[in-house]
Amino acid sequence: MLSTSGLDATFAALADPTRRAILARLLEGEASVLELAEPFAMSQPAVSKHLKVLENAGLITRGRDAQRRPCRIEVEPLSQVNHWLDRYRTLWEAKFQRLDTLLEELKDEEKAMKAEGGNEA
Amino acid sequence: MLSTSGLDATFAALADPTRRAILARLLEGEASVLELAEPFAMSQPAVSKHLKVLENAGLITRGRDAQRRPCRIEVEPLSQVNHWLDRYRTLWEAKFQRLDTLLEELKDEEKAMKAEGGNEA
DNA sequence: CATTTATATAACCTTTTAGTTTTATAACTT
DNA sequence: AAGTTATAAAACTAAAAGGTTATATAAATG
Repeated sequence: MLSTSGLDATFAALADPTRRAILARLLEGEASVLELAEPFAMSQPAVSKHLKVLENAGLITRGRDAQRRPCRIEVEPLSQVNHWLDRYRTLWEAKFQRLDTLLEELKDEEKAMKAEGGNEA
Repeated sequence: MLSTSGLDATFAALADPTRRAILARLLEGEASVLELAEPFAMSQPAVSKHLKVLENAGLITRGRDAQRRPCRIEVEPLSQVNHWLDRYRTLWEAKFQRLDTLLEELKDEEKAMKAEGGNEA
């Protein structure tokens, strides 16, 4: 594991669909290991391992409720991903801007065409 | 590699610091493989492999300029990561909101303290 | 056409990842 | 104290990741 920057661990943890599904589930509230394991066609230890990966990345923390170890989502690493994305944000905003402009132009063209057609009929 | 959802490939690609550094470099404009390799203490084939991972994730595309294969950043996968984050965005916004409130309260307390001290002197 | 320059591919090695089954631990229940 | 429930740890396996060196390809240049 040995992750240099926290982002290494965070992105690696998020690269697995099982782990992303677990995070999505935790958005609805705390859940035990068995509850989290239920939707998946894999053994309980496998899920425990996924949870450890998420925990090591700081994406979840675990409490104690009798035998259960309820997991809860932690937001900090996700916030860091969001912050990392900032550098690139202008890129897709520019793209959407260009797309908007293009659509605007198409609409204008269509309008012009209709007007022309109407006159000629 | 074999990535189900595009996010699998994207997050996996972003999990490596070398690859994130390459993307950051490409933010300044197109670059050849050798130019991209230059800052790193690793062989040219190693960098070529990283580029292939980025390319497979759709994070870069490559053109042709004589022998050079200039790489350029592609924004779509990053935009998808941003979109994926939307689900979680409220979480850290709520956290920052709580922090703001707390700081506000602290400031008020401080003000009250000063006022009290002034009256008693 | 031989050489150089830029990049990709092949073959290999080591470490990590993601899963398995089996076993241990921890806490509650009877 | 014995049994049950929830979770973790151990030992193993197969595949993938990330690197290496050596070699091949593609395009320009002398």
